[in-house]
Amino acid sequence: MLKKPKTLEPLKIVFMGTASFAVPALEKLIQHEKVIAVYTQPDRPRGRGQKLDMSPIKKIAVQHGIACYQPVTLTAPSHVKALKALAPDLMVVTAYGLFLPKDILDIPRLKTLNIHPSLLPKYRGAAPIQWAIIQGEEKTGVSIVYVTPEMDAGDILNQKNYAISMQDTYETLEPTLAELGASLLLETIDQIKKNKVAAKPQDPNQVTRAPKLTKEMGTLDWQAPAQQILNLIRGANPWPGTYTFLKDSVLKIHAARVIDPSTQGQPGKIRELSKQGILVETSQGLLLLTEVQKPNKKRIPATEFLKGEHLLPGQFFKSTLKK
RNA sequence: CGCGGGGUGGAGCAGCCUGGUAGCUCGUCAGGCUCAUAACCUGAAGGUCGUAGGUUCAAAUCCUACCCCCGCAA
Repeated sequence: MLKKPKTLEPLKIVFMGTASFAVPALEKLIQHEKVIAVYTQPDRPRGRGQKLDMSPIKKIAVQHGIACYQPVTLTAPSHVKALKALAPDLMVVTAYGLFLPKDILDIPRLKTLNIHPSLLPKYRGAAPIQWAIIQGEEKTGVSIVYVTPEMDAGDILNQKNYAISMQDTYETLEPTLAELGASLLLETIDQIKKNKVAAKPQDPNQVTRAPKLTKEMGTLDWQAPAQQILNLIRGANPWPGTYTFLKDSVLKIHAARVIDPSTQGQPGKIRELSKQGILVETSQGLLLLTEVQKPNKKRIPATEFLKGEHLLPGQFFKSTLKK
């Protein structure tokens, strides 16, 4: 555990977050600073049965006995007033999902920080982790920025790189970057306390966007190179997932790897069925599907799938349902 | 009352609609072939067809109730 000099008192912090990405940050803040209140999105129907359930952030707040507020929107004057009354030194917001008006942002003495899982100004928006993988980036990272009314556009206080490996998927990258971001946040807060921060504006020419993914994006295009298809599979996993069509049914692809990047084949053609999985031809390279899922079924290794399915080499995966 | 799928030897599935022999691919075991093998050949073991009841000469299959599992919903 890091030891703080006695002169640096814990800051009074208001934390705003909803998704699991925000969890490590909140936990670290509770450990090292004084979290006086938590804002998170209202309890929503979740899961099978659509039962009302709280966000992972609320669970932690409850567990630590921290006051938890769940407004539907923060634009109402009453919320501004309530937040002012808390008199926070600093606000931290990450993976919250609500717009923060300027009135709110101006409340804390030391302003409002955001942890964003990309190397800003690249990948501003809701799905930066996914897009970095989909675009085939070799590295991404986390940024600590000031929150401004324009989304993810504030000055950068700190950044940390992370090298994306071919094994990384959204599922593996998200918790990694969450941890990385939480550590960097603490470092940054430390620097703020010591008055040693130097915020740099973002270069407007470098801005790229990372909008929310949609279900339609999950359809695999076998005309694309194998590597590019794989990037989509990795980045869109587990949501929205990637789909392809076989005969008249849908097949979700969870995991794959590129076998021979140079072989040119007939896009979508099943070349070989083996103990490794399903080997598919693309316009450039061969893709070995290793984990799949039929509708209403759970995900299973491709080899298990083949035991029940009886595919033949020469059949085609399609990018649409029409015959 | 959110929508939907399913429980069949160890695994993944078919069979159910149109009741009447327990099927397929794989795994396991034994033997064979082979320099060798996750390959190939031969043979074998292994199933109260989720549970309880009902209909029937006869139920995996039709009816009723219950239990359990899973998928979609962001």
